[in-house]
Amino acid sequence: MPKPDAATLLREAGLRVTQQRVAVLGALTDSPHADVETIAVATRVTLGTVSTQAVYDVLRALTDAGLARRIEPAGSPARFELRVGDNHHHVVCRSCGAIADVDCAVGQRPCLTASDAHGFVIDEAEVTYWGLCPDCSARTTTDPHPWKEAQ
Amino acid sequence: MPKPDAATLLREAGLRVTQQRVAVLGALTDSPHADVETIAVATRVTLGTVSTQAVYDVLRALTDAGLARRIEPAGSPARFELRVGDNHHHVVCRSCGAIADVDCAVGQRPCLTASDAHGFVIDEAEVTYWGLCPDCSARTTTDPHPWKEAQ
DNA sequence: TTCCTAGTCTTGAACTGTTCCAGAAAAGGT
DNA sequence: ACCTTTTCTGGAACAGTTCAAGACTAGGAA
Repeated sequence: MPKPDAATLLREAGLRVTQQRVAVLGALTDSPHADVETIAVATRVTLGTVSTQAVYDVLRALTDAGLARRIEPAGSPARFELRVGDNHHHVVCRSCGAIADVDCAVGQRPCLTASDAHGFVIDEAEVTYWGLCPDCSARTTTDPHPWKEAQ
Repeated sequence: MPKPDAATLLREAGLRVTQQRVAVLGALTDSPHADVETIAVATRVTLGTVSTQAVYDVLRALTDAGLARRIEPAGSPARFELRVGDNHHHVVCRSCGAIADVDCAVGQRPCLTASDAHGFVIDEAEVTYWGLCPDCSARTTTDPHPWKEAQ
C-alpha cells in the first residue's frame, strides 16, 4: 500500500485530483529525494505518457500547497520529498549524489540561532551535510578518488 | 589597497599570474558573494575585455586551488567568495537574494554532529539561513509581499 | 635576452534543467 | 449532462554552465 490516500491528500489541500498528481505522489512515496527526471519516468510507468511540463507543474502545485518540499543541493538538479513540516535536514553523498534524511540533533529548530544575523530576519535554517554514502565510502577505501576519473 | 598582493597569493597557490586572475581576485575582494556575471562586469571594468569563459575558468582555478569558495543557494546562480578555510555560513534574503556571512555560533564545527548519519561519512556541514535582509524586511512591513508582484 | 612549451584565453557552439506559451483535454460544480 | 475553470500537451525559449579548437602568453630553459 504505497499510496495512503493520495486523492484525499490532494483534496484537503484544495487541489484537483488528477491522475498525474496521484501518480507523482505515488512516485515520491516510493522514492523520496527523487529528481524531476526520475519522477517523470516513474510516473510514465504508471500512466503511460506524461509530459515533462506536467511533472513540473504538478511538483510546483504540490510544493506550493505544502504537500511536497523542494530541495536543491549545490550541483544537483532539484529534488523533491513528501516529508514536510518537520525540521529535518539532509546528508548528500559527494560521489553519487545520494541523499538521506537527518533529524535535527538539538531540539526542534537548533540551528536557527545565528551568531550574528546582520539584521536579517531569519525564518529557516537549512543544514546540508556533505560526505560519502556507505557504498561510496567503502569503494573509496580501495580507490581514493573514484569519482574524479570515469564514473 | 583593496588587493593585498593578489600575485603572490596566486603564485603561492601554484597558479600562473595573469591579468584576468588578478582582476577577478580584485573583483571578489571588492564584492564578496558576487555571481559570475557581476564578477565578469567588474573584471571588464579593470581590463577592458574578458570573455565569460575566462571568468569561469579563473573561478574554477581559484576554487580548485582553495583560494575561493563556490556557494550555490537554491534558486541562485553560483556565487563566489574569498573567505575560505574557516567554517562560516550564510544568510540569504528570500526577497532580493542578498547574502551575508554568519560565523558559527557553537565552537568550530558545531553542526557536524548529525543525529543519525545513516552510515554516511560526513566531512562538512553547510548551513544556509533563509530570511529577509534589513532592507527587504523594512519594505515588507508596509507591503506584505512586494516580491510576488513586480520586482 | 630570446626561445619554447605548458598552461591560458577567445570565440562560438552545445547542453542541462527549467520555464513560458497557446491550444486541447479533463475535473468537478451546477 | 453541461459548462467553466483548471490542468495537460507539445513546442519553443531561456539562463547558467560547460565543451572544443585554435590563438595567445607567462615564465622557465638555453
